[in-house]
Amino acid sequence: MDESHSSVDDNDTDWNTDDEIDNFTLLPSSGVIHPCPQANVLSWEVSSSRPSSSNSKVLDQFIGMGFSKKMVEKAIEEHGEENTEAVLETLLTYSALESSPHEQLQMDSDLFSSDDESFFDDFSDEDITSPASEEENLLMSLITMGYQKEEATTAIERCGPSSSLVELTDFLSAAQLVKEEDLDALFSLEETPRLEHVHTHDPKKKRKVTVSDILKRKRQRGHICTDDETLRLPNPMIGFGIPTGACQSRRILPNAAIGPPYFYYENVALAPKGVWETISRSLYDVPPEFVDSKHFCCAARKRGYVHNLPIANRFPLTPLPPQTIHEAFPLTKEWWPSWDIRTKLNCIVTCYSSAKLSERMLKLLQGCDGIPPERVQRAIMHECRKWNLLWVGKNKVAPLEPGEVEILMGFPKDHTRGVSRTDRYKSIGNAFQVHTVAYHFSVLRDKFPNGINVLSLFSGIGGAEVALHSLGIRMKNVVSVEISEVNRDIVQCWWEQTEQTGKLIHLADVKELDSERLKQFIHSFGGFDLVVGGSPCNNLTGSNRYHRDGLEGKESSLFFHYCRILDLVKSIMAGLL
DNA sequence: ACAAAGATGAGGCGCTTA
DNA sequence: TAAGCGCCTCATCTTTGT
Repeated sequence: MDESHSSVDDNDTDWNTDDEIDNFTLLPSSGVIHPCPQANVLSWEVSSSRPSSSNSKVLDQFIGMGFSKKMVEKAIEEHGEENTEAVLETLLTYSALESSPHEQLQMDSDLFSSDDESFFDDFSDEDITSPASEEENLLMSLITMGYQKEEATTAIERCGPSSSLVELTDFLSAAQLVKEEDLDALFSLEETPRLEHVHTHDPKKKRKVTVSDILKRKRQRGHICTDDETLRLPNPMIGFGIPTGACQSRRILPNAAIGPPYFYYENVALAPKGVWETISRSLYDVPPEFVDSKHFCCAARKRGYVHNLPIANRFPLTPLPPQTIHEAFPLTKEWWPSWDIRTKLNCIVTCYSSAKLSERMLKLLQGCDGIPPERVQRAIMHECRKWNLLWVGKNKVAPLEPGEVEILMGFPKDHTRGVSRTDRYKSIGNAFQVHTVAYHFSVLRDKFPNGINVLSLFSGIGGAEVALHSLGIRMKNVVSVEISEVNRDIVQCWWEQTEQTGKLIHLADVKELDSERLKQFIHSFGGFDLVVGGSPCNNLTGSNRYHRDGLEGKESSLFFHYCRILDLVKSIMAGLL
């Protein structure tokens, strides 16, 4: 009989003083329960697209969407935290006003025209107001943002009536920052001192605000983290927005990220420290969009996406997939105990529990009269969360079937049929969550009515292709690079089953995709419209106990091939190679 | 030889509490 | 504010079974 404890058991004797065994874990061979400090049934996060009552959560939610803390605070103060719609509206107004047309901001919703070959066209001036009295409008804007009339008037006087709202708010921010020190000095000095980002201007000599200025400003405000800062994951993890909640419609892209092709990179959000900073830096300094798929379906999947896609007018795949476990698996409702308060599943992974575990849990529960004691509940819940178990009978839990995981991930049922159960779990567990990715891709549909050419790196079982197909976006040509023959076969099979009219080309290894090969494709197709890929996460994910080596790891270092290939595609398409 | 089962924590974040 | 604790994570390696 193996009685070995997990390593966490040994050093935690002090956490409980009243009851020597309060938390338990189920051990395989014995069926005996042992203390386990990790079990806690009370902390399951109930997902909600509505903000919680915590002010900091509302604040974080909007900050996570890229708005400045100051703006959000103002907006919340103005409308109250419960009125998120109004708060968002105000924030969007601020954002639009911040990007007055004479400033050289690149807003991604305006970057590309609907025509394939007009990527570099100037963006339009939609949504930008042109008031009759500019000064009056500025004053109103500042007052709306919560500044005192006197402050606003002074700021306009100091910066000049033709100053942008950005300049004025910067001035006022600086004023607030130094208020305790020497407010009067700030407002009275000819040259504005102390703070580098406070600009005073000759009204006639208007300073152009560049992207780097904005990035710098955003860094100062904590929106973009540089090397010496830790990139913070948003909470809630909704990226630029989700179908059931507030959405941001504009963002600033670095110049280097602009221009064909569109690119879309994905990996695990909870990577070791510094990884996302490196990824972002390697992909033209585009800040990652972190999204948890639990906002799209009933399973969590925390992922980061670095892309240069527009974010305005996204739309979800319909019908929306089930949002709760009960909706997705109605038959489990009958057997679901009241003390299992899960409404969402944890992340879809690559390994699943055995029938033996379910058997042990069944025995344990059968040994209880009525509702099991709390310590048993904790032990059971620990396993349920760890293995994503469902209640499929009285006291009986079971892991998800491969077909069920396919559905949860947004794939057609039996998408991976034909290979071993183990391989199916592994392939699906490594895939995109289709609804999440499709939401991001949706902006492409109207831009490419005739279809797109796709370079799909690390294709896996074709999550990107399935997402595009589900959106009704025709794929004219797809070059799919995937090392696993099993996965290549799955994609090929799906391509034929869905009667695609385009052409699918398989390659095995990203390392062998060189500039000559890319030139051939590009000249043959007329260029790629989308370069998509999620490089291996093996060395990044916390699940890996053995080789969590970061981006330098054996498999995860293939990320740099994504960068290399994307750079090549950009250069070739720009005529530089 | 192949497939399934079993054993193997660190790391990092959010929340609570002192 | 800091410390403690709960919780989660696109996994890998070895053993066992067929």
